[in-house]
Amino acid sequence: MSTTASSAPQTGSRPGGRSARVRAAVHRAVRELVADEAGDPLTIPAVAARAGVHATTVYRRWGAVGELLADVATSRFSGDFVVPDTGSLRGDLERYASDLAKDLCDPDTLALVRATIGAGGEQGAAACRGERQRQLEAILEREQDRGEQTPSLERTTDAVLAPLYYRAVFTDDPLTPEWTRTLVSHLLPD
Amino acid sequence: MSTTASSAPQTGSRPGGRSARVRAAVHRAVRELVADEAGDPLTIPAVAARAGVHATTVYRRWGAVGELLADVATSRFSGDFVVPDTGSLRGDLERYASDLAKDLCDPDTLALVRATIGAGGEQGAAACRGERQRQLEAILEREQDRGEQTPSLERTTDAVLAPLYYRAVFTDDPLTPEWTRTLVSHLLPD
DNA sequence: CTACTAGCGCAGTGATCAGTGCGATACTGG
DNA sequence: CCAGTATCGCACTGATCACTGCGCTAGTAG
Repeated sequence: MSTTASSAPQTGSRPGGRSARVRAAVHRAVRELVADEAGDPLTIPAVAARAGVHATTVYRRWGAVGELLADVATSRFSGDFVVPDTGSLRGDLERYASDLAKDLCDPDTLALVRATIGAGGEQGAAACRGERQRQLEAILEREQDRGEQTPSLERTTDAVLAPLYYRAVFTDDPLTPEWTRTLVSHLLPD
Repeated sequence: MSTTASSAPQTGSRPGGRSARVRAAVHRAVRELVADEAGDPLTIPAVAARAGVHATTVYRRWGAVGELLADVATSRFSGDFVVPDTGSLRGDLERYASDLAKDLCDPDTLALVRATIGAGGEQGAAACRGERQRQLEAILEREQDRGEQTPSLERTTDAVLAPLYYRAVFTDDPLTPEWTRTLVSHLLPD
């Protein structure tokens, strides 16, 4: 930890290395195979073949399909999602809900969520909502730091997060922007 | 419809027959294996062996694991669930939510839901909510027939059904009776 | 530049799974 | 009681999967 890398050069996993390259290829293969929705339960050899990687590698690094899916879901739902900051709680929540809805609308993402829940069980399900819950908490806390009253995290989850996930995963109804805005309106009746 | 059987003797599937017996055994085997939560993706031979039935039979009647799970989920979420009728909408909804919460609390049922979603995709997810949506609709319609104003089905689903399913499937938080009642209270603020 | 470590590819094994004719058995109506 | 039919059990084959030593190559530190 001296010149180039800022932290954690302890292992051989540096961005750009071979390890990271394989990881990215495998992740992409999982997303593609899950999106293809053939019905078959996503086997390790299939993932390896699609990624241009030997099955041995996948077995060693991830072990089982459940952990692999949980890993993919975690990295999928962690990055590239900024906490909105519009200045008001209503604006933040509407933006947040809209972004989440747009995300869950994607059939590939939805298939990933379903597969992860099925194979990863408790751990997989947690990976799918993962960062989203903390982002919601951050929005509420920032509003509270402004000195404003906010609904509890539990109530906000029930009113916004839960309907979004439920409608996306359990039904085939579309997540329209009007409906998404309605969720926030019912939570903040002002 | 004369003495014993009431209806539908058209095919060989009569209650008590061999066909129904096999069906029940396979269904029970699926529920048990899914509940065991070993992580393995529930194969047909495993189900057949557990049910004391030959794998051929399962292959012929259901074909794939997804359809089998969907069938089990459908029959699991269809029967033995009466629409409550307490006289008031609030009472009906609280009773309905409480029953549903108690049902989703069962780890075996929860595992079945997760597995069905993972393997059955769109169809499997629909089987899991199946009858519940219609029961909710029935409650609302009855209240409307009494001449009372009710929230829309969509709004009720978002406020009651969605949080129940979301919390059960995606989190490990308990579905306590107090929290369940809170859902109805927020929908009917009166 | 050189030694070191970690990760990957290769080949192969035992086990399990999906799927298919065939005969036997249990229910059906006459 | 007797034919007819649908369903189930059995034995089997091809294919796939999970998993394991061994050698090689890419990155790392001195």
